[in-house]
Amino acid sequence: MGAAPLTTATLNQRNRDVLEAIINCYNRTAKPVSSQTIVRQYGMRLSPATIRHTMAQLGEFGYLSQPHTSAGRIPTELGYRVYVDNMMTAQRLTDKERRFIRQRYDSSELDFEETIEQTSKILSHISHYIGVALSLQLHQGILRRLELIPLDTQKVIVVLITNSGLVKNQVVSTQASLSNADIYRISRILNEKLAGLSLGEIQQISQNRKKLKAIFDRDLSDPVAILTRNTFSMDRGSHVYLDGTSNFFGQPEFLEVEQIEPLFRFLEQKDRVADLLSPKEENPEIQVLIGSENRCEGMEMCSVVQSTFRVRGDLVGTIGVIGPKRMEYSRVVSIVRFTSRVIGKYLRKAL
Amino acid sequence: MGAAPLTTATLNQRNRDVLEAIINCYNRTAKPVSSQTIVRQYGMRLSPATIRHTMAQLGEFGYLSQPHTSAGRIPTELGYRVYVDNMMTAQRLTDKERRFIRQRYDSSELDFEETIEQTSKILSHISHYIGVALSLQLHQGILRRLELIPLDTQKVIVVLITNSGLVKNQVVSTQASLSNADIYRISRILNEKLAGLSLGEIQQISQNRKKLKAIFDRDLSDPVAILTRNTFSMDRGSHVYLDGTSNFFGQPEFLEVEQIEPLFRFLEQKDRVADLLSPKEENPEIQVLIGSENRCEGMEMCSVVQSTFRVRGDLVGTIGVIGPKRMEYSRVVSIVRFTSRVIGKYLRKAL
DNA sequence: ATTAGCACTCGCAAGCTTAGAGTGCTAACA
DNA sequence: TGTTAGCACTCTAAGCTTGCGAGTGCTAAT
Repeated sequence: MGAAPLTTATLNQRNRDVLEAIINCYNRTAKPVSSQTIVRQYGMRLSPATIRHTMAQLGEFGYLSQPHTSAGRIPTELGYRVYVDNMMTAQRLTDKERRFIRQRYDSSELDFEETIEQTSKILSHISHYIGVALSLQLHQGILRRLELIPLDTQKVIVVLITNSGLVKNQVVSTQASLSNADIYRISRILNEKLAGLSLGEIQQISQNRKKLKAIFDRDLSDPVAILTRNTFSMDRGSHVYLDGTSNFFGQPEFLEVEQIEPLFRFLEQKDRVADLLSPKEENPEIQVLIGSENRCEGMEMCSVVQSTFRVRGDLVGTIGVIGPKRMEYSRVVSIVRFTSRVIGKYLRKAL
Repeated sequence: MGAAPLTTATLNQRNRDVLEAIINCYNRTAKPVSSQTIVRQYGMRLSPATIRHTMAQLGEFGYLSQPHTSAGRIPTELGYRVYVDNMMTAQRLTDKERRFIRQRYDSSELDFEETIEQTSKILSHISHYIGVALSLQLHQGILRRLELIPLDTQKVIVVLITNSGLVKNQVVSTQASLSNADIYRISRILNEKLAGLSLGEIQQISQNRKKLKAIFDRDLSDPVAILTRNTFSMDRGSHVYLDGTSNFFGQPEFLEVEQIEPLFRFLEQKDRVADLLSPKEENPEIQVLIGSENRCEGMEMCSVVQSTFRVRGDLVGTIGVIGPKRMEYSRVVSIVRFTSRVIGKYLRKAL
């Protein structure tokens, strides 16, 4: 036989029906599914023996596995993959759900970060899994304008405003004393020279003394260097929000501490979670990663459904849902897709 | 006998020794402590039978309990209380630990919120329990200055600077179109009238139309009303940071999901955690709450050691450590006390 | 006041048994 | 050729018994 074929072309209708039935059933019960159960629950007009035959085939393909020789079947990651890619039917959210989501955004005036945070809460509430949201590093943004507010003789507050409407402030020590006139002048020049560039580009410039001197007057290049370096050197501005982690306590496959511990250890490392959610090169708008497909220690038993979102074309973040591998993919995909559209619109309006 | 006397006056030296020994031992093993263990481990020149007698006394006082009739003893909450209040000896941090803490603050330029967040990480790392930190609501702060940055004709960024050096920005829709001159004028008047007041006071004023009209010129009172209401009405600015939650997975008393679940459910409700940490009236600088003394569902099996911290006299936050009831109180108290002093100094320097 | 001695309690792990759920295979059948 | 009844086999999970060891409380002797 050699390697089992991995396309669904080789699956006949019955194969597909049975696989789907097993996935459905396993999703609800988290227990191995027997041939009898399928016959009973899905009213197939076949005997358990026939189903067993089909199940054996699906097992050979690698779509099903058995916890032990005389047990029912559970879907493998490959099985889920096939289901998600080829068999899953999009599920429209109910009006009630749509209203719920919109209402949660409307109910209070939220700034950029708060909106992202709120999104993680919305996602966890509606999916009953873990809601995650990532606001992307400033690097990605384009500087629209920058304001300097003198705090005292040695300190300045820098307020950055990006094209997508994100506002961020930062207190910087200038080392040298600057008069208000100096600050006004610096501010004017900085805006002139830097507006329209991405924050990443600005960071590069600010670390290059030569370029700085070329762009700015001699006498200002020192304070400007300090100022920009401190403002743009940060790799901050990228935040991860999580909500609904305790939803996992109800899940039968996480009843033992040994199972839930690695997940929680992973989730506590915010930088790793950010990594997981960071948009990849291929960059499909919506992405489903199943079990070990997320190359993250602790996520082996989980799947992620994630989607990037944009404001005025700029990629500004990722939202997603983390659930057990046996999550309701079709429902969750719909939730994430819908929410990512709403948050985009909402941010555009709010900023 | 009636009600057992609750002061340590009634405890003789041996009582105290045995109680301390049991607490020490239980803290390490999380298992009921037997009379034999005490004799062996603490080299008392007494027989187990004698210790049993003492243990029975301590049991009558309510300081010890038994999981079942023929088991060793474990400390009750009351037992811990007596220990913490009267018997615990302050433990100086090692130089290495002190250096570790300072270094964590120095290693990167942190703004206000980031410093608070970093503190929760420091606390969890050094205590091996959960580190928590709360930055207090803006309400408590005194407005030093306020800047308005026009974003477009309908929107303004408000930048607040408090006496303690906290900077916060907020985008506000003004509803009416305002010229730059208008904005400049509003900004001057706002600073004149509001600087020096607490943000709480300003919030009250901004919700009272009469007061507003009395303070501001007729023609400006409308936009000012909208502006201030939107800026100060928020009960935001109060953030909770947690780190080290997965440290609890190692703890033997939390091996079962049933035990760890309520705690995690509690920790996920950030507003409740904020409540737990909010400074109380009595307001001792450092506070130890044991088990059910924190009136929080989910915290029954845990204790909190917390301390407020100040910048230039203003109360700006609380830090603390959440651990199992059998935590090393003396060590943790030292850690929290030291850290709260360091963070205060550090923030003063940094802002 | 201290302690040895002893009977008693209880938790816990090991081993055994049984019930039942589910499979794979085979032979018969449409 | 696809379907199915029948059956032997496998493995789990729950319940039961058993024995061991740890620990106590009490009593009587020191």
